[in-house]
Amino acid sequence: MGLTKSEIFTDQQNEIALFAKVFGHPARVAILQQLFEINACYCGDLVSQIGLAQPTISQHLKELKHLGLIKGSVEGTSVCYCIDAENWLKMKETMLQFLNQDISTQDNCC
Amino acid sequence: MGLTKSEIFTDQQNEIALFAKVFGHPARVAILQQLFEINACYCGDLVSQIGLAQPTISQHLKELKHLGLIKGSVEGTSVCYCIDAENWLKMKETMLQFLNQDISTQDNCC
DNA sequence: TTAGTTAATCGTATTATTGCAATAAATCAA
DNA sequence: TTGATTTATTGCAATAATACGATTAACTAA
Repeated sequence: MGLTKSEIFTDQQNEIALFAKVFGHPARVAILQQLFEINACYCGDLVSQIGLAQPTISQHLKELKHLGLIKGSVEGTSVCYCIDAENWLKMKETMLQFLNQDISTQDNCC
Repeated sequence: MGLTKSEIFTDQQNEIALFAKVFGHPARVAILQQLFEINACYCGDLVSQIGLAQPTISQHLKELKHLGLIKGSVEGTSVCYCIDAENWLKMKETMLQFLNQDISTQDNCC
C-alpha cells in the first residue's frame, strides 16, 4: 500500500536502509562530495554549483542534517555547512559492516 | 517536478545514487543479508522469512537483479537466487570510494 | 492430460519523493 | 527604518516507490 513495513525488519536493517536512502539521490551525493572537498560551504554556493533551485538544495540539506551527517552554523545572513565527522564515521561503520559481508562458501549455486 | 535531474550530475554521482537507492529499503537489505548467510536461497524461502507477499519479494528481487547484484537460476518450478560476487565487489569499490572520503583539513568551521 | 507448486507479471491503490514558485524569516548595511 | 541579501518554509504539481490481489507462465507429478 505504498508504505514501507519497517516494523518487520531489524533495527540494523532499517538503519542501513535509512542511510542508504539519503545517498540515493545524486544531489545529496554531490553536496556531500563538495563539503568534503571544500570542508565548509555556504548554501548559496551549493545552489550555484549544483544547478538546482535554492529551495530544492535547502530541502536536501535538511535531510542530510536530519540524519546528522552534516551540520550548519549561521554566519550573518548565510549558513555555513560542513560534514559532521563523528556521525559520518558512525554511519561508515554501519555501512561497511553491510558492504563487507563475504560469501560463506565458494561454490555458488547460480 | 518529482523527477530526478540526473543529467546535471556526473556518471559517478548517478552510479553511487543508484546503488544506494537499491539499499534504501529494508526488505532489500534483508534479502541480501539472507543471501550472504545462506549463499543461495529460493524465492519462496525469502517470502516466508521476510514476511512480505510473494509479488512484493519478487519485485524487490527484480530490482536487485537489474543492478546485477544477484543472479537467479531456475531449478524446476523454483528459482534459486544468490549474490553475484563479481558485481558486488565492483559496487563495493564504488561505494567505498564515496564512504572513505576524508575531511581535507582538521579545523571545521561549524 | 490434469492438478499442484512456484515465481513472474499486471493492475491498482496508497504513500513518498522531487522540484520549484511564492513567501516568510533573519540578518546586515546604509 | 528601509532595502538588500540569504536561507527556510509552505504549498502544490508531477513522478516514483511500495505493497498486494489476481492472474499468468512454467514446470512437476500423478
